[in-house]
Amino acid sequence: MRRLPELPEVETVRAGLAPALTNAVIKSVEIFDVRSLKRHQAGPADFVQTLIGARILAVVRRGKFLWLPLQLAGDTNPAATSLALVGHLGMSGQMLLRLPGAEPDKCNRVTMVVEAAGPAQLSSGDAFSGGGFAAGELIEFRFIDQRIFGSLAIDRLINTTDARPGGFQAEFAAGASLGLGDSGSTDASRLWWLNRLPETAAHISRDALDPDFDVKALVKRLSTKQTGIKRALLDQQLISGVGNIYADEALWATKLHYDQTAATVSSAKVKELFENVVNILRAAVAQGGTSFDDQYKNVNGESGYFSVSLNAYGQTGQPCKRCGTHIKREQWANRGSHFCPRCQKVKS
DNA sequence: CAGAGCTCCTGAGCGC
DNA sequence: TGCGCTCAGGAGCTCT
Repeated sequence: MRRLPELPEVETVRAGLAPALTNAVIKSVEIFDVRSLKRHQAGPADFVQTLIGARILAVVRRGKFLWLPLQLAGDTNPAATSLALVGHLGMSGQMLLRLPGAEPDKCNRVTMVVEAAGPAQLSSGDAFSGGGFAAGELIEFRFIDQRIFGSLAIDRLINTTDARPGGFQAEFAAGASLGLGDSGSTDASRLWWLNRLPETAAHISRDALDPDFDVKALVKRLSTKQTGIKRALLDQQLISGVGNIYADEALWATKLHYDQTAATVSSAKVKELFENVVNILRAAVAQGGTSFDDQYKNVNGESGYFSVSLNAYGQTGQPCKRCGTHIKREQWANRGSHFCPRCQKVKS
C-alpha cells in the first residue's frame, strides 16, 4: 500500500537526504510545473535565482515540514539573511536523489542539481559521511508530486519562542547540550539555524517526537476543545506530524471514537493517546530506517513502510485484532475514518 | 475566536 | 479497448 507522507515518512526522507545534501552547493534549478512553487510568493524566477550557488547547511524537520537552511552565494553572514528552502510533501510528494542522466520520473515538478560536499569538506564534529557521494559529485534532487498539494518555497527563518531547536536534525538533536550553543565558538556560528524555523511553519506545534513537546499544554488545550478528538489530533497547531493514517491507528489503540468531543476525554486518556501516538510514530520511523541501504541514492519515502502492520486504517471489513468485530469506515470531514464499532464508542 | 466546511489536484482503479 | 466516473486527503482559506 502506498503510504501518505506523515511524520515517519517525512523523517525517512529527511534522514535519506541529510547525508547527501548537507554542505552541498546548488548548481542549477529547473522548474517543470510552477504550481509546485505556489507557496513561494516572489515567483519562480526569484526562486531559481536565489538558490543558484547556495550552500545547503542542514536538513531539518518539524512534523511534516522539511527545510534546508541556506547560505546564499556570496553571503558571508547567513545568520542575518536567515533563509531556508522549505518543502512540504502534501498528499503525494516525494523527494528523490538521482544521478544525472537517470531515467525521468513521472510527475517530476522541480529538479535541482547539487554538487556534493563529500566527506573532506565536513568538519570533524559532523556525523555525516557525505552520503556515499564524493566531493564534487553531481546529484539530482527531484521533487515529485502527483497531486500538487505539496510545495517548495524559500522562506525566512525566525527564532523559536523558547530558544530551543526549531526542528529535528538527527546529528545536532542534542547540539545545545553538547556545548554547541556556546556563543563564541565556531560551531555555534555554523549552527545559527538551530533554534530557528520557517515563518510559514512557525504556527504549528512541536511534533509528537520532539523532546521539547509540551504534553501538559496539550492536555490543557484539549480540555476546552469542543471539536472531535480526531479533528484535534489532525490539528497541526495542537500536535504536529499526525495525519489520517496514524490518527486512526492511535485512536484505535486508545479505544477512542473519532467523534468523541475532545473536552470530554479525561486527562489520563489524553496522556494515553499521546503515548500511543508517540509509540506508533516511533515504530513507523524505525521501520522506515530498515531499508537504509537504498536511501542515499534513492530517497523515496516509501522504503520499508509496507512492513508496518495497521490495525484500523484501510482495514475496512477486517476483524478487529482485539475483539473480532469488523472494522468500519465512515465518511468524515472529506476523508475516511476507520474504527472498531465495538472498541471505539462515543461516550457521554 | 472557535469550529466546520470548502478547495486545491490528478493518476489509479473500476464498471460498463 | 476505451471511456468516464470515483476516490484519496494536508493545510490554508473562508464562511458562520
